[in-house]
Amino acid sequence: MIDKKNIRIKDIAQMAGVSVGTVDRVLHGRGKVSKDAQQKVEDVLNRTGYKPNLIARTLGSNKTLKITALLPDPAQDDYWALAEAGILQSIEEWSYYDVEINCIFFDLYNPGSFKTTTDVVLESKPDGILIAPVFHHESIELLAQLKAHSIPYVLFNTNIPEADPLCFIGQNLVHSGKVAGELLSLGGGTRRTIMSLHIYENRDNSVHLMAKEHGLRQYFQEQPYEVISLDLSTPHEVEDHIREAILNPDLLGIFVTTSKGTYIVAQILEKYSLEHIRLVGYDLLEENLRYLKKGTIDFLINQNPKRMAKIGVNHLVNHLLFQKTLPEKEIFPIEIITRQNLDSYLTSRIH
Amino acid sequence: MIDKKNIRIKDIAQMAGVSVGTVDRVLHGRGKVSKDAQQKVEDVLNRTGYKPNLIARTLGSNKTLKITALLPDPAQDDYWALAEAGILQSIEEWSYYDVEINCIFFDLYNPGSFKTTTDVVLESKPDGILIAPVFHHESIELLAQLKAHSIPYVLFNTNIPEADPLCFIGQNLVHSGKVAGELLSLGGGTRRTIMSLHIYENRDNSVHLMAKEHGLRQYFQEQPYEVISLDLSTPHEVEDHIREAILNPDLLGIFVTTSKGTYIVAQILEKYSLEHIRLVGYDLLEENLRYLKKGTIDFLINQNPKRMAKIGVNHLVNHLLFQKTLPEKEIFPIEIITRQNLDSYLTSRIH
DNA sequence: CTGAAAGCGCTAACAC
DNA sequence: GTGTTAGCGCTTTCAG
Repeated sequence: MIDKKNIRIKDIAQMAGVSVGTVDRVLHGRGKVSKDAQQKVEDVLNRTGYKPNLIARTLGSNKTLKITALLPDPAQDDYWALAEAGILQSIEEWSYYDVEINCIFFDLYNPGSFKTTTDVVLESKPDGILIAPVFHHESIELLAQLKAHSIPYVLFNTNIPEADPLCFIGQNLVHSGKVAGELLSLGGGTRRTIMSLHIYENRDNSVHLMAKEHGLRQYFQEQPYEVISLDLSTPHEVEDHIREAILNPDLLGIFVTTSKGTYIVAQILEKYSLEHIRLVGYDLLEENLRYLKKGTIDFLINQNPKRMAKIGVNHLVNHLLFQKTLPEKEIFPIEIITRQNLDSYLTSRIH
Repeated sequence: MIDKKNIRIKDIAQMAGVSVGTVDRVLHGRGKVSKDAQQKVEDVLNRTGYKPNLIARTLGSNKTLKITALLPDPAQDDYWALAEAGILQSIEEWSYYDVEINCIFFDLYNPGSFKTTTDVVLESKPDGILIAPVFHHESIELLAQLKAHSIPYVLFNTNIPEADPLCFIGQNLVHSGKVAGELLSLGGGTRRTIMSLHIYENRDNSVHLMAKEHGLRQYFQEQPYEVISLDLSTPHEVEDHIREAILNPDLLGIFVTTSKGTYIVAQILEKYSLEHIRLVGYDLLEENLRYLKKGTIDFLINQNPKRMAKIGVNHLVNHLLFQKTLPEKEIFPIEIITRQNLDSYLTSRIH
């Protein structure tokens, strides 16, 4: 290694004929600088293209960062277990830095529990927070509170249009619906009916299911396909409707808008030996993987909750600790998982 | 933010009844420590689970890291232009740290040029080096030299089994060949002939083309398909063979093992209006994207040279600057790109 | 073999 | 408004 020779605050102070204190003040806009000094320093800054040493800055400011992540209880749903795994991974990653990362879980089936956590969050006084705002209404309240306390937040998985996060991390759901359409119709054949199923979650409550469905329909627009959508909220309903639907010899495939719903439908297709019906769903849950390997599920679209969560806290740390600027949105690619490329996704550490 | 209260070197020095200097010596095994002191310090270290502050360590040691990347001239091939883009991105990313990243290019079509760069590399005395070892024989020589000078290296894109890198970054090519097979046969139909083309690069020289082909054949093993492989080394040859092959009404699809070859074949399919023949190739080159959008190319497998290169230098920096331990291999997932999910990959910043 | 002390580049408290 | 200075936690001389 060679000796460093980057330009330091000291250098620019000297060049501008002021002290390091003054330079620091203009660098951070902490006010209390004369127009004259301000000007001189800014000139030198621009002229030299000064870049602060982030390492030194972090050490000098001597803070420990508190970050909390707010998401549904991983024990209730494998999808959220994946998200938690991502957070655990980034806790590991930052363990050598002064950052403290905590998780708070709420009940996925009880919006009220989300409200309860608000107090817990606020009282822990985090420097930043990562939120999966699955309950629209309740989230808006929380975000308002955060704003009042000026606690910055990153949103992931679900977007809240009226929010003002440091960054939103997620997929474009309309696009993912389109991709589903493409996968369903791949390779042609003559059948022309598509079913779109919303399992155990009502479409009207969930903007995100609507978005996926919208994408699907958009894909089939101007194509001679018929798309039938159903909300199925009980196991019986699911089974009955599918049993009925398959009487239609024109049924090409089924699109399931939720990760959990995917294997529920797969179970039924398997039960009635309907492997010829194409099935497209979401995410690498254990159960889904089983059916993908067997061929009951043809394609999975990976929303990558693990990496979303991980990047969420990483972004927060990079911004709060190293003052990196974040993109307004971090939109994940729509990953297509098949029997053959599945392993490569499971094995890959970078995912 | 709250005040930090992590355990410091000073603390453990105090607890062990020695000075910080001694603690530092045992921490880094720089010798010159009595058995007694060594013991005491180690005890305290274990007892407290001390984790050094990496920020302070980096600042204190006051080194600037020199990293060089060695890859084919980006001007010669769009694939390598993507790799270069990844390196530029990480140069940007590390610009606030004391790391200096340089690129050295060699001639993709001239193994001799690779040897020439060896001297350039060595004389720049880098702390670590990222290499795309496309020429097997010449690479082995270079790696031996690096070993002699004890310069650590990360390999990407192409693996050299007999090498001993900090980390190898790449895809599993046999798997990617299998995925290609799956994509070619998706959706059935009755045609049963597959062509596997090696364009402008001889199979015998390129272990990696062989690996892809091997995967393809493995996929079709025990299935009633016929796989025909051809090495085509001139434009005329390419056109003639394809024109001939398509007389076969049983031809289902074509697999092209190189990124450049993909759009070359697409051009010809388009010329003869053979859009019904499925085409699977590699990588998001501009030209490939055009044909993917038009539907001439059906699927692209993304090897992600950009992210490979970027992660390559990031790994090097993390290891050399922050002493993070690297995985032996960083195997990338095999990404399937279609018309519908293409945009999401192009837009995504995290890719 | 060991300890003391200077210094890495930056922040922030404190005088003036 | 401005300059000075004491840290931040670690590395690295340099005496002893």
